[in-house]
Amino acid sequence: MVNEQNELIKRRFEELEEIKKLGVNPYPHRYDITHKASELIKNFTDPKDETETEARKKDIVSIAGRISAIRRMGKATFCHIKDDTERIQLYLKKDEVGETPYAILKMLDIGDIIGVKGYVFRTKTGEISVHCVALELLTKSVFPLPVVKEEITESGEKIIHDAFADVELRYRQRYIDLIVNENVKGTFLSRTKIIKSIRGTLEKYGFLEVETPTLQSIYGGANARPFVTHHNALDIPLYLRISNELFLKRLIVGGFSRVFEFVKDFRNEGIDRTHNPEFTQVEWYQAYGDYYDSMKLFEEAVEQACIAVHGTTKIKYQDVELDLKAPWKRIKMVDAIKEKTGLDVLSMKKDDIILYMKQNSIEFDTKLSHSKGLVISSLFEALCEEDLVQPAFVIDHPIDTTPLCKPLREYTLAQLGEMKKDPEQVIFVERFEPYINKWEVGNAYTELNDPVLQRKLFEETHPMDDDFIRAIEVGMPPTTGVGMGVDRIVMLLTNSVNIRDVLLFPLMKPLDK
RNA sequence: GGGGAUGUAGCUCAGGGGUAGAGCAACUGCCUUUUAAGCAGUGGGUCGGAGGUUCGAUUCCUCCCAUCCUCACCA
Repeated sequence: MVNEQNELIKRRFEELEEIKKLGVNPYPHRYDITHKASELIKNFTDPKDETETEARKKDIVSIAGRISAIRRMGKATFCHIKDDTERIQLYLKKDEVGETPYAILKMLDIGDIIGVKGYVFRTKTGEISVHCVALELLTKSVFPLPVVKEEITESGEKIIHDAFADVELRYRQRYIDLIVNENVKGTFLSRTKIIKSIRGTLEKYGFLEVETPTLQSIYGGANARPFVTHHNALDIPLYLRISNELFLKRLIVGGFSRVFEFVKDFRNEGIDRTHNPEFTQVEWYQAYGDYYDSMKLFEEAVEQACIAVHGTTKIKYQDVELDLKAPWKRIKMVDAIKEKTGLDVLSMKKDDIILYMKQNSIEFDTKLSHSKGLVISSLFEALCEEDLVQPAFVIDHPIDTTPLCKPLREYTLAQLGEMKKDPEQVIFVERFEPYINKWEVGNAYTELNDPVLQRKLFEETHPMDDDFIRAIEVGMPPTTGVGMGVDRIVMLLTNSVNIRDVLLFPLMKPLDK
């Protein structure tokens, strides 16, 4: 790490003092800008003749940005500045900007923020630039940035030299990463576009954006370990939400028919390429709809988000070509298993499925062996996920996989009663999981609204939430709900390999000494 | 948590049991259309941290820390 002893930093603090001695405030309050760099470059046309060239000199523009490169040539200086659009070259001559500004210019460094006034012209070597007549220091930078050089070849190709590439430093000092690595900003612009597009799709269908608690005294709605915190005044433990599902359903009970919320969820589990302890989901709930409605909306939301970023539904993720065009394939979990293995797990005994897995050395958690449904879903995960590259909805999971989903509509009440008694029978529920590039990118149900069954399933596998049960007892209309993993969608649409590349500030271990 | 890799100047990297190297950046000088500007010169390091082996460790060994990859856990 850099400390204040660092020679480069010490030098910059000295320069700061010299600038002050010249009577210049290195941190002024504001600056008037007339243009962005991209506008100046886009709007420039070459003058026809000498008279026009002269006339152009009266069109004074004003622009500000951070110095990204500087080339001093004695009494003239070229530098590049970057604003939030692009980089543009500045040409500064001592006899035009004045003595004091030029003295300051001599002390400027890469990273300093300046404002200039001048006219746009094209240099001998062809680069559109600003010929400056005034220079003002807007912010002195005292912490040196990595020096990244851009070379533009004759073919117009851009080569980056000495890129700031240390992954750890990039995440820990994201502000530097954003300044210096151009594509990083692009990823986060895309992220914003994607979220905006998804929001637009939901609003188009009349969904209302709402906010529910992050701090919850009972956590639920997903199967995950929570972060625990403490409220001092009330002296009670509180949990950071692992999901907002149970609150959004309360709102459906309350009479909102379509709601959605983008939320940070917090799950106290391992960190890897696709998992960060806090991550973003969008969940939406639609009264009077079922999971077929949700599938349609899900595929449309992703398709539209893709178009918003790429203008097409065809993308390339790493080496894989993906087409996100709706409609996506739908496949029942048991059919996926049959396609892959030829096994009809419904007619097989539970122990025979387990035997099959052992014989084929398929990893299996024996803690799950009490439930035929969990055995089937383990088999699916072990064998079938790897084939789910193009977008697909896997539908109809065993009931043991979730306590919040309604059994298939084809079962009669009498049948359900019988099936529950027989451990070789598996009840399936109206659930779907969308897969893209082998990743689960969401989870959705025809929501369970039978309060008796809901209470029973909570007793078996979920922290009891009496208030939620009461809401279901008050009566929730037939409803479908969806959770979409926003970070993974962003990863796919920005060709990012690690979830940290799509989070501005991913969790890093602190570097305390 | 297991396995593998990495950690050397502000940045990108090379090196290797005997007082540390390059390019860029910095500093001094020259240079008023340069562009990875150029030319000449100068400075800059607890070689991730702590122990150990050794006459001597940045190099070899052990442990620790951080990051990446991978497996496991986990939606």
